[in-house]
Amino acid sequence: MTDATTGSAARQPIWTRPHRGTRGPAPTHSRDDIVTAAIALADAEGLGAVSMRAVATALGTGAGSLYRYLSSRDDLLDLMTDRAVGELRSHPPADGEPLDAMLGQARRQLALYQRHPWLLDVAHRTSGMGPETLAWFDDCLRILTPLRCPVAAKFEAIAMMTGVVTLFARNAAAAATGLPALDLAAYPHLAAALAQPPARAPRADLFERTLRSLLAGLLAADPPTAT
Amino acid sequence: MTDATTGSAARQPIWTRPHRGTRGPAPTHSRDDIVTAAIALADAEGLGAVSMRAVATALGTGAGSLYRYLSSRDDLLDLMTDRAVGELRSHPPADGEPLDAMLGQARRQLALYQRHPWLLDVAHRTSGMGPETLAWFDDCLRILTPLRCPVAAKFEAIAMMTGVVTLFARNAAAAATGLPALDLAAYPHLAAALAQPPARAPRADLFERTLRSLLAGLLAADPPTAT
DNA sequence: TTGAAACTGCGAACGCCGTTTGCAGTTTAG
DNA sequence: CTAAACTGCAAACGGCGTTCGCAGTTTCAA
Repeated sequence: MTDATTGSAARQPIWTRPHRGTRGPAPTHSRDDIVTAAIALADAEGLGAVSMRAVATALGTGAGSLYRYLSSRDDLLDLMTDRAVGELRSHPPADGEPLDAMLGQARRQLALYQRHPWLLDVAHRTSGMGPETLAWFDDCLRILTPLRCPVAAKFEAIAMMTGVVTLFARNAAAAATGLPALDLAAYPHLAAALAQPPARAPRADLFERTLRSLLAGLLAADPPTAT
Repeated sequence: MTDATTGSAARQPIWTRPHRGTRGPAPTHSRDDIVTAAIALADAEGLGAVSMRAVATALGTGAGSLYRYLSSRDDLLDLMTDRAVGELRSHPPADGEPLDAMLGQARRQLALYQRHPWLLDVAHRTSGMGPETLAWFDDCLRILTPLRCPVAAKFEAIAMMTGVVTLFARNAAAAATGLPALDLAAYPHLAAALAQPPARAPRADLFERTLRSLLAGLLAADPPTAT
């Protein structure tokens, strides 16, 4: 009942919960070990392969043993996410024109999603905003410091940028799904569109153009009461 | 083995598979019944409550019996999604300036997501593009017909619009999650931002402004090789 | 020094899930 | 009239996240 990891009171978030007490034998594993193994599994076989049993097996133990280190699978997912986001950290601080710097952030975010596609299956969770995620958010705010517009607008812009990046990442991941195989007769405009030659160039600058116009719109200088 | 719903060959998509054969007794239920019950459950208690057993119980039968009508839970999810998207159908055909009409589409999409929040948990699936979804897509293409820009751009614009709508829906759904409860000392810009007064107005026109700038950017008239 | 308390790993179990299977009964086709 | 194709149903299978109890180990306090 007074167990540090399974305490009875409304459980603290994983970020502030201590790893272990001082009494018993030294633990065989650690949170970091578990997270590393889980991420390796997710990178290799997708998030569906990250079951407690699979992670435990990869570590040479049993599923139940993991609960000495985590209190739930959701905790593990939060830790995995924050660890992955941590990969966005160690860059040269990205200065210059704020919009350009933000576009760099977006590009590195997109690359992260391509390196760890399982992030797309996990990102829509609202629970955990870990230290690395907060650091990334803070860095975005630092970039936007010279802009004189409401803080709320900056928050919105960052959130929207992140969202659009996930959209691009998802579209890239689901590129090769093919079309309906249904009878297209009932959809004249769709049929007409598909009858055209299949597109010249994939418009490689779509990512940049979209984000630039989006951010420019959201971060306009002083919009308080003007229609 | 020659069962119509569990046939051995690579299974057809649910949209083209017949409901039943001609031999046996009249079925007690129907696909539509099941989908209706499942949607009611999802509206009331979220997608997590839509288990085969729960849906079957709501219909007064056993879980296994549902497999006389569907071949998997994914099929059910596809059917639910398409049924919900069908609610976007019966409107007056939304004419006028293409961008305005598209914004109307987006607004109705957003309302749909608020009526059926479980769509957010199901939308990122790539499998099923049902007849209603295709009809909606076709309607968007019809709206965009007067625009002279590559079809690929129209596809991108529709996809991006849908994506941005889901972003807004998600943010609205996850509005009241509160902030970190972590030590903010390590995040100076975030702390400074949060120290400011909490925002005057929530910028109600954010949805419209964002989408309008996005669509205008993606649907520019003739961008093939100009930087 | 001693004994309680707090920890450790572990294996078995619980309840839920999606899905499969076998069976008895019903309707239709030939 | 028989055989095939369907029906509903209950039981079972394997996998999941999670809990629990047990035996062993380490630390702290008396």
